[in-house]
Amino acid sequence: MALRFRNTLTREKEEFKPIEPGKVRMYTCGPTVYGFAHIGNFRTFTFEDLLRRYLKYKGYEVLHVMNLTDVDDKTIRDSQKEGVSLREFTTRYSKAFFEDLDTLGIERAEIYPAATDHIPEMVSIIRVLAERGLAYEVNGNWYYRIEQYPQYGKLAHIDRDNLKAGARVAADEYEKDSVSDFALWKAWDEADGDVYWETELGKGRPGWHIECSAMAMKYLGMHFDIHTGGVDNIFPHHENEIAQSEGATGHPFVNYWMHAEHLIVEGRKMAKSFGNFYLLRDLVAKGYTGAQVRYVLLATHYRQQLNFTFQGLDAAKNALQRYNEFISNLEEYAGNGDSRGEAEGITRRMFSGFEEALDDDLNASGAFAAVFDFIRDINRLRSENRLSKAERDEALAEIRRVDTVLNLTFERGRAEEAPAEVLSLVEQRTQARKNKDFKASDRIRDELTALGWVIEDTPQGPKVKRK
RNA sequence: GGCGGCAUAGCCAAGUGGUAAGGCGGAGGUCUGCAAAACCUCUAUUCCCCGGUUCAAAUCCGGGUGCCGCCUCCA
Repeated sequence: MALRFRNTLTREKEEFKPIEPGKVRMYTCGPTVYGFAHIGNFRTFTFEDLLRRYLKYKGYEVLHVMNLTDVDDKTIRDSQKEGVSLREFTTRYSKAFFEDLDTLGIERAEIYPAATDHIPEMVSIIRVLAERGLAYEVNGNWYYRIEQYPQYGKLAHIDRDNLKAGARVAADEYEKDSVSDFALWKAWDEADGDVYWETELGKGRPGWHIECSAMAMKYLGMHFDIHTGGVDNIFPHHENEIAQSEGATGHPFVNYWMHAEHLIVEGRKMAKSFGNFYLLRDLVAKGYTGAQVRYVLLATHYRQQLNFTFQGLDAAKNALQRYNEFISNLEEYAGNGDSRGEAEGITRRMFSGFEEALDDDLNASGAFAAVFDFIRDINRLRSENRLSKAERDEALAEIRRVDTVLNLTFERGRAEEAPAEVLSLVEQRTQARKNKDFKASDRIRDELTALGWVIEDTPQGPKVKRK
């Protein structure tokens, strides 16, 4: 079956056809680097990771650009509050952002351009827009003239006439010709301090929307395949990006727009005032791992609002353990069962289920169902001694292939080595069991439990794991 | 006020006309000295409520109820 994506532009699922065969160029709105990102941000970034990994799985070469917004009201305000330079401030949080990506096993995009490194590109687009009558200047501020761009609203499916209805109009916006016009360039004012650029447009700084148009087109060309972001970006940010980019080039900008739904926490909107606001770092501090959080964020279809709960996170922890245990058990499988050739069909079913689900607009929940069916069925063959060595090798290769997309095993290598004290207890317990002194062996097991280690007796001998 | 989305078991969550995936949790069993891991069986006669269309509806239509979002720089 062909790969299909639900396109926000048309509100339909459409077959994916790249502009250049075999290659995908995609752009993602990245973070504003003024603080640590929260789990809602990472819901979207995890969806984008799934997308790029699956495209690669399908054989596409992916060129993925994610911007870093390192100049805006918040970055300026907060850096001033701390009395550090904008650059120093945003560098700190960019670094934190990349650390968080690593925690979640999110693959790096090919390019992470920073807004402040692309001022000339933004300026030149604004100048082109002005030449085309789509931009105008008032008191050093430059605005986009929506009236001149009849297609405005095509992404958000908003009627321009309805924009006025509930629009909040800030007092400082009366200078615009129309309240719906948006800022391309903001003239310097005192609150900006030393943050400004002297350009042909005057002294000031870029608006938020223009940075994405400039950086996307610089690295991906004026027309590329996929643009992603959170649903809140549909309007106005992405609508404005289209207006700016297509307005400047006169060509189509993006073929497929994909937007991730937000997550809510315990059934409620995540908000500081509700006390249910979590950074990725908060969850790590509570003892959860990146892979566990990744599992939660991945397991719900990206267009479905995700209800994040701690009960769900604990469930993810157990499901993930089962997944990893499955791989470990296969790796350690020493038998050579009496195969009846069942493994092949099990594998085929898994792949068809896995790909059919992900082909259908990245239905991750469906993909997980196929994978867990596979785990159960292969485990059954193993426990019933019907799995040959060759089939074991094959199954292991298959789950690893699936894992190039799901990426749930990246913490396995970090398994803690048991300290000497623990190993010594394990040895004592083995002796006790040999002597049939089960009282002693159970006592030692309790001691290990108290130390946070779990012991399993396998045909290959005892195994200790972190609880 | 305008516009949109969602509502499926104790929890999480697929499924958009053909008779309810998967995960977690729970109960019982196999294995085990006992466990753990793994496997097996069971765990929604029913998909928020009320009406309608249809041979057939969780799926389509109408009306409620609840939650979430967008309406100018929030993933």
